[in-house]
Amino acid sequence: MENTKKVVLRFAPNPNGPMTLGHSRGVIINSEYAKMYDGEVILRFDDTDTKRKPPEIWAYKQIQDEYEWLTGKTPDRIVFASDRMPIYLQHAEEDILNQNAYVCTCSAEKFKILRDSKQACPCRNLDTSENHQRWMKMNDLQSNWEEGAAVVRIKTDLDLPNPALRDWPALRIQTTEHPRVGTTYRVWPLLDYQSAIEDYLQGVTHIIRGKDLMDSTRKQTILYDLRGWKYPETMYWGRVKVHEFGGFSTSGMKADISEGKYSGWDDQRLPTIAALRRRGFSPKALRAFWIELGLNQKDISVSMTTIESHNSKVIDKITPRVSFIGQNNASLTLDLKKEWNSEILKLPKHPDDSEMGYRNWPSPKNGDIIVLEKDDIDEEIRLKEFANATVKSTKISADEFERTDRRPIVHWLLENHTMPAILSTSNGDEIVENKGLIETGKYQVGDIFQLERMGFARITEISENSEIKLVFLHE
RNA sequence: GCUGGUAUAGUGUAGUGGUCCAUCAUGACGGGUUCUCGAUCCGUCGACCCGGGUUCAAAUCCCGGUAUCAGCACCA
Repeated sequence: MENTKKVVLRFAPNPNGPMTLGHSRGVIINSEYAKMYDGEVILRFDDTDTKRKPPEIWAYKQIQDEYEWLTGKTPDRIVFASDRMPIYLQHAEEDILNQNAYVCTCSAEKFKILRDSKQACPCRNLDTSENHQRWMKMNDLQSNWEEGAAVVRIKTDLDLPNPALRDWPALRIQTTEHPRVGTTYRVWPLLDYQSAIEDYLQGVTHIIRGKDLMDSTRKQTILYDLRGWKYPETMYWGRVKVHEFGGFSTSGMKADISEGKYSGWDDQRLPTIAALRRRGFSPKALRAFWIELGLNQKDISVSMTTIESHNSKVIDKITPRVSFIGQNNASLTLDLKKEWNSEILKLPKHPDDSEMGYRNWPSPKNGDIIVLEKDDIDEEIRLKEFANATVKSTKISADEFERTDRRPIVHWLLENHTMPAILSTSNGDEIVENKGLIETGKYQVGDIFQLERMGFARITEISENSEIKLVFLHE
């Protein structure tokens, strides 16, 4: 990054839904650069399309919340594009009056043909007052110009080698109601125009964006040149795919959710920040992940296991252990050959950190019911942190508390010290619910545990009959 | 089709002309430790897209090819 004197960055999502994992790259890269250069980050809501990407009023709030969760701080500034409409329209009028722009009434199809052959459309050469009249007509709420009837174009060199840049559209008519400002405005700027003007007004010094917006930079640079402004330094990142999810399409997910394919934006199968958060990912892990990927223009495809590995590093040493036995279990009657000389059985909350304390189970007694995973049952097993045991049909006899041999260690439960629990795991697009038992304890929604020999999970709900609902995080 | 971007181990990443028989992480495999299939420690495996050129010297610069991604929307 050059020119690092006073760095102003921005992250500009469309509030047509909450953040996806993809957005978190923008949040984290921008905020990390700001941290590095002691700069600021603007959170800007680019909510100027009411039709194809209708803004969701709740998403504004949620995005702010997710921004804070990801970075650990609030944005330095928040801008709503829809609040700034008068300013954009005023700039557009200036551009029309200065002949930087003109109002075009050609159809999109007709214009494309002309553009591809480097031909000027008839509207391009209209005089300024005619253009201004057309501009007024576009803005007139009573006008008979409907959506698509007219568009404001920025005048460029028609010989530009890249056809995408020739006389690019800057504003259009849009009559769909906006959730924040209703039908106050009829003419709305397109991203390339709105973003260009706003970046200048906010004093943005560096733009970090996906490389799919490279042509946007080129279009906006033309406008900046016309206005005698200096375009910010721009950097790009390449496309990211996650093996397990593919791309991150907000509109696609929105459709799937409304069809009932997913339970909501925080459905554990979705690559949204809400889902990751609900499952128990740490924002630190997400930051480490994106920082490791860095800022480059390569198109990459990463695996969730990379993020999970970062997450384990963050949470493993602070996450208490707990025993869970799934629905495929077996109950065995305990035959205790020796008495356990204590009122309680103390199990460490964390094997490597005694300061975390202990889980106190009632001391097992003769005739107690021991619950095990069926698959773990073998003739000779070790009940973890308790005793060597021998299984014969429905009886389990424990004769030695010390660990004396290498027999397999299994996790287990004392039936009289359990609570019902459901562990929800996703397997591809399928959700598998495992109805089992968890050891009795004081649980709260949001707690993250490592289920012994299974992996991490987070409590999402505790129902009235104290059934604990858990969602699986990762191994 | 036109325009532009990218190309280092399975996956990511460092490396901007010599110090690179190429860094680190993750992964896989093997082993130590541990009363978890967790954590931790040690070891092993594995890469500069292809072809030309410039240069005493190229992963690094240039050209061509190939692959791949993107833009060519009155979306963001």
